[in-house]
Amino acid sequence: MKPTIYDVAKEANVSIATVSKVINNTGRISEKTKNNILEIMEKLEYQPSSLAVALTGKRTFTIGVLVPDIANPFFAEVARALENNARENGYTIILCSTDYQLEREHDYLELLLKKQVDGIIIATEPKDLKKFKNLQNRNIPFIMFSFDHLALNSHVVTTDDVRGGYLAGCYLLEKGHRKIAVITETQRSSGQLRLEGFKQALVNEGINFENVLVIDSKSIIEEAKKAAQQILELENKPTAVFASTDLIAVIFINEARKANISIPDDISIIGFDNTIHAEIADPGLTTIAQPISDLARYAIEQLMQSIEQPGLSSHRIMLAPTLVERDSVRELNK
Amino acid sequence: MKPTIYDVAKEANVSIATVSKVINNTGRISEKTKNNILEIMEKLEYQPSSLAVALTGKRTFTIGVLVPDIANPFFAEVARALENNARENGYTIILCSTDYQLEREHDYLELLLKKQVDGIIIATEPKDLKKFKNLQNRNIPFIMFSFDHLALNSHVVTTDDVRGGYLAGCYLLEKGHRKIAVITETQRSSGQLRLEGFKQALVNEGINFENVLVIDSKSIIEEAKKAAQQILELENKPTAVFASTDLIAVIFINEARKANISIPDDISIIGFDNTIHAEIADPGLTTIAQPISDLARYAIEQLMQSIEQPGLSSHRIMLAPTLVERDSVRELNK
DNA sequence: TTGTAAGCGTTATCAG
DNA sequence: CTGATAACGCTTACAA
Repeated sequence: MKPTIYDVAKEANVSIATVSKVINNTGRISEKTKNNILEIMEKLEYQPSSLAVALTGKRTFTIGVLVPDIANPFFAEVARALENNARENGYTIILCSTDYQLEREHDYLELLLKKQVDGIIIATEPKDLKKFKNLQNRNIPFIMFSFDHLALNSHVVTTDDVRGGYLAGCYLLEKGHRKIAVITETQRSSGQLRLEGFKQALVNEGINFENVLVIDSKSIIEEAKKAAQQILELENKPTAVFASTDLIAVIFINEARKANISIPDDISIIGFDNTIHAEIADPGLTTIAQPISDLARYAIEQLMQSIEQPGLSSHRIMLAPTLVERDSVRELNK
Repeated sequence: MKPTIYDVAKEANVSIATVSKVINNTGRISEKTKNNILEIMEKLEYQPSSLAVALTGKRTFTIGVLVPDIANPFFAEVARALENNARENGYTIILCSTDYQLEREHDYLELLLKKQVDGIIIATEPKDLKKFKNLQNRNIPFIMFSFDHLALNSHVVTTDDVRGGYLAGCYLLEKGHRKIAVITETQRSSGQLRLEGFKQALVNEGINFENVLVIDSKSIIEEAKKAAQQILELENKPTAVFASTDLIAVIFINEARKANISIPDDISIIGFDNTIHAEIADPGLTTIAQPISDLARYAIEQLMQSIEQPGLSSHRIMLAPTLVERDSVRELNK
């Protein structure tokens, strides 16, 4: 069986209290007994049980991470970044993929409470606010990651989606594009915000947004294909397309190629997220990069802080996305 | 504060023993008190602390999952599948990305022991066998996932990589290809095994494998590019290429396009893994599909079994991969 | 400097 | 059918 603190104590001919003290470096113990105990712990391969430790009122050093789908490259990278930062703080991550199902999200939240995680990172779209109120009541720290919600005054770390859309818009304008179409996830607030920012860029430039074709599509292969085809079949095609995710953009590129429409010569496209898809795409996809590792760093930092000092005032941190220029947008001016 | 079993007991005017019994449905309690207690638990939003439960010798209902990199689509899908199956069994997953570093793997393993996980799924290349011996001694169940190692007589659930390579080889032969090149990760055993199977297919057909160009490349963008270029610059190009991962294959497709070499008209290519890359690629990538969800199901099944009956004899389960035909291989015969 | 003992939230054994 | 109580492995006053 796994050795316990008693085994160590017995072997060292001291009380468990003494052992505990050397483990935690609390109280004063003579060098001699200390070294002896250390040795014996080594020999026995003793490791304190986190369970028991946690039960005495300390932390579990575990946090929950809620994502919609870990197989989505964006969330995979988010998870990796979060895990990295958590690890550096001695924390471990429980992965919870909700598969976009509210019920599963609910179940996981319950589970995490039962397991007494020290905090939760929520990277799913906030739908059912009750649950979050619940967390607040329970006094368990949580951070909304990459999704914001006005009704929530909790800690939020998010990309400035509006700004990202705006960036995309400005870039296309700068390259001389005026006839533009958009494919976006209107169901998701990020999709809406990105569209919003994009719109502002165009409107600022005096473009009548009424005439801009906006197509709704989820960020899944099937829907994105249809959306792309819809645009590609237009007799009067736009010169550029803004896609609210890289996946949508990449699918568009492929569909265009099938239709013998060259990117960026015939149509330009710009994406959003800067996932591996953008890098692999051919031509390389110009896109708006989410600052994932910064987001993750801030999120964990914030979480650690509110674990240590509960009831701290809540911040909203909004990080600016950046434009990553590759080869999918054509310069129209010359 | 979170209500405890004492709060419930007090409110219901019974002892904690009674409450415990209704929680676990053990022993006999009158319908009346039972319902009463149930109601009160509801009202108080009481939830037993998994920590305390675990401390009394039961399970933690947590398993550790070790992967090299969750941002790699293959492992992301593995993680999702594992998580799904675990969830169905009431288990929760601690995600551990080792980033291909042995040290991190080691640290995580220690951590998992401290946290008293009920079992571990190891989806990293087994390098340092000592650690696994350690797990065996500690008597903590673990499953090797998708990687095998002769020195280990532990539970193993893996894709039959040799067979996968063989399938790929047969397919290319069947399509009439004789002049073939391979790009594979020779560092990793899966890469070697896939190559091995592929080789056998060709050798069976009387092809002299000495003449087959085998290029080593990790499954990362930079290296894959170089490997692709190496082949594309040949004056005497092969008619088909076998890439040991989809990522390598997709990069090859892109490089070929840049070099104005048409796929599959000029060169055919077949991949391995059937990740999202294969689906998105243009042309769609014909590839060998790993049966990820079956692997995950078996792995969790096996793990659950050895959690319940420790010391069970160890199985090796090897699942056959299948060929997924898309459009990247040309029929040469007609 | 070291030890005793209470307490953390459960389960389980054994009486009543 | 219900209730005391020890036990799980550890931390932490408080004593010695």
